[in-house]
This record gives sequence, structure tokens and C-alpha cells, in this order.
Amino acid sequence: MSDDTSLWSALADPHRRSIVALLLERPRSVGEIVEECGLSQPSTSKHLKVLREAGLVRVRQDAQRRVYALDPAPIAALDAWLAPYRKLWNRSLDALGRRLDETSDTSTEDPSPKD
Amino acid sequence: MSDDTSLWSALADPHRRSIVALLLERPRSVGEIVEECGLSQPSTSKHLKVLREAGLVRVRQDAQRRVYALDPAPIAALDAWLAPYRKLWNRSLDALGRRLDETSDTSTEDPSPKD
DNA sequence: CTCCAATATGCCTCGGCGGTTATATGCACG
DNA sequence: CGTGCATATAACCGCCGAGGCATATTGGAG
Repeated sequence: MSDDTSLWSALADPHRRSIVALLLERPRSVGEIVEECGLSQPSTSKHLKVLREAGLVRVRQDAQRRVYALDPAPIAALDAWLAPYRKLWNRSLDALGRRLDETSDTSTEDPSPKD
Repeated sequence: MSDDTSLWSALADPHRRSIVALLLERPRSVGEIVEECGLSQPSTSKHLKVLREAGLVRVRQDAQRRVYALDPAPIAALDAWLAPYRKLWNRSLDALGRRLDETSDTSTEDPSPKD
């Protein structure tokens, strides 16, 4: 059930955004995630449950370990939500940039999210 | 300044997302917003305060009315946050068989969304 | 079968959020 | 100056979410 609200509220938590950022690098087991973001194991498991129910992550069972990985679909949904607004800020950036420069590409320059 | 968390949690509420969507069409006074999304006036004012403090909206005072309008900057921040993940799901779409001739730049290449 | 390691889940507490009602503030107008 | 409209704020309350601790569950090793 990945309705928009569960997706947004899943990402509203900074710890969960950290987890998502971790999983962007590579899939990880719960233990790794616990160690990386310094939360307790039960708390981490709960966050992972929220992310799971929001459709943001998937689990693969490997012996006793459970390896979590990002599911790109909800990210795409976010992107779709964002699309109309992107027009808006492109427009206003354009209005600004008209006086500044011709740099129309102010987008993806950030290789690593730290959040 | 609006940290990421206040931005995300501001958008985590469906009513606030409705308000933002309303303001995407055009700036509106509080009364209009109240009428459109069916909330009470105090509740609406609170939501607007949250959006204001997240930097998502700005106010212009017009006599007794206060006209709210979208500020595109935080939307751009969201877009920036999304960028690394967008690469991910582009990749997976590719894995599904889509042949995207992307060179190395999967950034905003002006998708020209239709109205 | 038993024990252990890895993870999930239940209960409890607490702080914050969203809603409502009542009230304050600010501005225009007679 | 007082009245009325538009909006913000205060005070209060119910609820949900996040964290901690203890415990259940599951799979593997011996």
C-alpha cells in the first residue's frame, strides 16, 4: 500500500532518509544499517518496516540475514509529483538567470546525498 | 533557513500538499484556501504557518487579505535531493528493457511536461 | 534436539501534531 | 472612534509516531 501519504511520511523522518541514502550506495543487511546510523536494532527494524510498507525498500532473505534494497518505483512517483512544480521553478530560475547567465543546467551536480 | 526535515514533514501532510497544489495554479488568499480544501480557518492558518516556516510559501499582504504564493526554491531542493535516486530508477527502467540512450547525464533534460 | 545469531514484534512512555473553540490583531469604512 | 471582516494566535485535547526494553521467531551450526 504505497499511497502518497505513507511515502511522504516515510521520508519525513531523517533517520529513514539516512537509511534510504545508505541503501542508495548498495543493499545492506539490518546489522549494517544498525551500525551505520547508530540506532538500536529494534528501532531500525521499525523504520525498515515503515519503509517497506511505503514500498521504498524490498527485502531479500539470505540465511539469517535480511538484506534490504531500494525499490526505485516510489522514487519515480515522487518525481512525477514533483514534475508540475519543476516547471514552476525552472520558470523562475529562468527569470533570474536571464539577467545572470546562460547556465540553463543548474541541476544534477550533487553526487552524494548526505541526508 | 528551512532544513530538509521541516520541508519533508511539511509535505508529509495531505492537506498541506493540497494547499501547495492549489497554490501551484495561482496565489490565493487564506479565505479561498479555506473554502477550497474544506478545513476550518484556524487549522488552515496553522498549515500555512508550517508551510511558511518550511519556506514553501510566501505571503503578500493586501488590505485585510493575506495572499499566499508558492516559493519555488524548496521545490528545487527536493529535486536536488531526488537527483541521485533518479539515476537509480532510470537504470532500472533500462534493466527492464527500455533503451535510453543516456550518455552519462541523467539529469533534468527538460521533459517538457504537458499542461 | 539445543543453542546461538539475526531480526521482528509487543508493550510502555512521551513528545509533537492536527483539530476545535475562543480570543487577539490589524485594516478598512462609516 | 467604533464596527466588522480577514487572519493569526492561544489554550486545550486526542492521537499517532518514535524510542527503549524485553521477548518471540526463524534459520543455521554442532
